[in-house]
Parts: sequence; structure tokens; C-alpha cells
Amino acid sequence: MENWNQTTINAFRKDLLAWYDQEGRAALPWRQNTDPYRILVSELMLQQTRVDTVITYFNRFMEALPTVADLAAADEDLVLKLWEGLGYYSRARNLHKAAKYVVNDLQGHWPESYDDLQDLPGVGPYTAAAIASIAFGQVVPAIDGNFFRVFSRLLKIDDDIAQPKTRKVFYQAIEPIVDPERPGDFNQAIMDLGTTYMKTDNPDTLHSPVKKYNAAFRDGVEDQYPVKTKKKKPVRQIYQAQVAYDDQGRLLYEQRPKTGLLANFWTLPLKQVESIEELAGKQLTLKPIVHVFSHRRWEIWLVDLPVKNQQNLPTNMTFLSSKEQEALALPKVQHKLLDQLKEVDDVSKR
DNA sequence: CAACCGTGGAG
DNA sequence: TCTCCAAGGTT
Repeated sequence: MENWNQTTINAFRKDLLAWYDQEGRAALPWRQNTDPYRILVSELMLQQTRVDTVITYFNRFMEALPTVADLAAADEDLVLKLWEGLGYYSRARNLHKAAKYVVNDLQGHWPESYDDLQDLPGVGPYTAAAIASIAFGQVVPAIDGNFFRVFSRLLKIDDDIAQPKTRKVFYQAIEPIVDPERPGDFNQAIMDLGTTYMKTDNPDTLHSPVKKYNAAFRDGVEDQYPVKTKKKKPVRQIYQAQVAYDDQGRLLYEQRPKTGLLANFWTLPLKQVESIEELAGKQLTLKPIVHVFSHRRWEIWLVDLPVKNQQNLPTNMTFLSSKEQEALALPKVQHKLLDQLKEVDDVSKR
């Protein structure tokens, strides 16, 4: 691992920030000001999610709920509807809880430090550092995937970034490098660098503004960084989705358990099966609907399976009209099921 | 610590 | 089609 002296650190800060001031993504909507609420919303949305995807959601969210007080007073249904399709829905519920915590428990006074910000639900070390530095000027590195990638190359850090304990190594290496005058800009500059000249695939290190500080590039081993062990493949699981209507043409839904995958969301009643031979009812499609999560791959078969006793449904099931359904936030997989069902209906009408 | 938790884009 | 992964946090 490289060890920079103070002269190198000073020069690096200057070169990085000069580039950032010229070519940084200043137009990103959450960079219009440093309101901690805007930073919080954007950072929660950006967790494991691409900037291009977030922009639309962010603008819509801020228009609907412009202040932390608005969010604290909002119904969870609205919050989830604004988050619909973005995934990792615990982020939305945590964001809602965090707003209530700030407004109701702290009388609207934001925690300002790296340590205190981590008391907010959904706010861990990265997000706390981002808010503390950008909104409150604390000198702390916001170590995310960009930081792992950029500094593993610059400093030739060989630790496996997939291991949680590696965060400590990076923190100790980077903390002295953060610009004490402009910590928020320093952090955002590293992120911009990490998505441009120092991105994951096909980085353009030759033209990077900090090329001369890049030890891995200097030694011709840039492709070896960051060191990262591979993830496991998603487990394949087969499901049947029950298609059943009541006498008013409403469709049967089932609410998922309040913890776990897609917690509390409504979907068609889903039942896991070992193989398609186990499907109950008439199979409606030739191919399954495939939906891949981080750790699971669902192959779902629609089956026609009417409910015999509509008056005696389990408590977590209900019939919903299309109008009732449209008011609900539904996970993407359920939208896929509905799209497929609509196609089946269209074909049968011909 | 390792597993869990969504989705869409890129190669 | 398949693999990886993108501004991580919680349990």
C-alpha cells in the first residue's frame, strides 16, 4: 500500500477539486443546495442504485414532499407509491421513520455529526459521512463503492472490499486525505471520478485528472484493483401465481409477510412448488415470468385457480378492483404478473 | 460475519 | 442468456 506524504496529499486535493469545479456533475438535482433533508433523500435513494435511475424519482419525491415535516406527516402509502419500482423498499420505510424521528423526537433539529447521524434509520457509515460532510462540513470520508474502487487503485490497497472489516482499512487510509476546507466537495469529487475516469469497466486512467497519483496505473496493475471476491448466484425458485376473480370481476391478492422479501406488499397469491408438475389449476402461459432479485431468481407460472368459498378468505387475502389496485404501490414482479395476465386475457378474447 | 434485501443497464 | 454490479444498511 502506498503512503502519501503531506505534500502529495495537498497536491492531490488541489488537482481533484480543480477538476471537480470544472467538470463535476454540478447539475445533479440534489446538488442545488445542502439542505440535509434533500441530501438524506438523495443518499437513501442512491444506495445501490444508479444516478440515472434516481433523478426522476428524486424530483418527483421532492415535489410531493418538499420538507422533512411534509414527509413526517405523510402516509406510508404515499411514501411507498413515490418509491414504487425503485426497489429495496426498506429504504423508503426507514426514510419515513427518520423524518418522523427528526421532526417528532428532535423537534426538527438535525443531528449534525457522523456519529449522531447514524442514529437515523437507514443511515449507516457511508450515508452518515455523506450528510455530515455535504450538509454540515464535517471532515470525514464517505466511503462507498466509488471510494473503494478509486483509492484501491490510487494506493494499491489489496484488502478484499467484499469483507466488512476492510472498511476500517480504507477509512484510516483516506481520512487524512479528505480536504479539511471542502470535505463535502472532496467526497462528491471522488464519486464523480469513480463514475468517469475511474469507473469499473474500461476506465480512462490515461486522461484522469489524478493519473499521476495512481500507483496501480503506474505499475501496470490497475486491472487487479479493487480486490473483490465474487458473490453467489441467485437461488432458482419456482412459484405458481393464483389467478382468481370474484363475481364482480375483482382480482384476488395476497399480502406478503411483514418481514422479509417485499415485506407487506400485495401480490397475486404465490405458492412455491418443486416443479411445474405440482402446479394446481390450469396453466395460463407457455413460459414462466422470470424475476431476479439480489439472491433469488423467481420463475412464476400463472394458473387459473378459482376460489370456491369467496366469503371465507384468509385474513391476508382480498379481492381488489383495478381501481383499488392502482392506488397501491406494487413491486415490479407484481406488475410483470399483471402485464402477463393482460396478455393472456387479450389472446383469449380473440 | 454472512445473508438478506430490488431493479435495470451494460457488456 | 448470463454475469456483474450501482452513492449500502440491517440483522
